[in-house]
Amino acid sequence: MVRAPSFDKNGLKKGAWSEEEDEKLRAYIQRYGHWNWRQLPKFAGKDEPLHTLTIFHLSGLSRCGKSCRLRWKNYLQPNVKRGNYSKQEVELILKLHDRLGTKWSAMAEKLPGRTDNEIKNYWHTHLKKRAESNPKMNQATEKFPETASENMVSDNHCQQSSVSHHLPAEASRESFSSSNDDCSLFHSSETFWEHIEDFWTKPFLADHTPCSQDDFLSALNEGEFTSSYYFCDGTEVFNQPMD
DNA sequence: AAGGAACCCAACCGCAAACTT
DNA sequence: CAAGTTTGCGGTTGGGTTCCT
Repeated sequence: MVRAPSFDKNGLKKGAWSEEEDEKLRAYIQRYGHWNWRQLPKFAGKDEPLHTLTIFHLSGLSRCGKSCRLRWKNYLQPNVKRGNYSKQEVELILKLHDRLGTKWSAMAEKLPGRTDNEIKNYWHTHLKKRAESNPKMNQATEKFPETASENMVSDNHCQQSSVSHHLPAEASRESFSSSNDDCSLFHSSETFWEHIEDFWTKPFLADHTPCSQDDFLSALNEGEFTSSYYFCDGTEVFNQPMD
């Protein structure tokens, strides 16, 4: 059902994800968020102390950022609903398709727990023929009260409200605001921002900290690190310039 | 039971928008 | 403001599974 694993010319893995890769990605994002999809694969799976950089390199994900993003969004993020579609969901998809066409992401916003990819697949495999063979079907769905979709939307707002209503400008990027990816990881805006503040003070992420592995390694070689660095759990990584 | 067709869905690709430098 | 980078979206594909003959 899934593509066979393979490697491209840059050594990046393609195809089906293994459980180990899923676990690395999940663990990394739940701890640090997805601050930069392109850089993330280099650090995912590198929870060991920083002085074991060789191991870091070996244990990072050999995936492109795009692939990581897709895997997280469509499969790993906690609020993804899987399995059969309810009649209500089907009716809503038909109705939204009638209104929005192939704006799958917009449709996904109205269906809590369903991803654009999943809705798109479901449309192509289950609903397309049905809709084509009966063009009036969608109109028939109009008989369903608006409350059906409104309820689903309000559910969605409920899930997101604790985060999205309190975002400062500097955190307006997708990784912390518009996406509901992280909502379920935090039970209130307070804990969310505690985590964010925590996040920005940790290795890899602070402005003065190199953001790519190459930068990081060269900075390390040049003894650029002179202050203490800690992991979220308070573990001190090192506090002396390294030789 | 075998094999071919159809189905299904995870994942890839290309492109454009958004953002950063 | 231009160029470069990153992200997100929609279309498409690969290949495993199920169904049919």
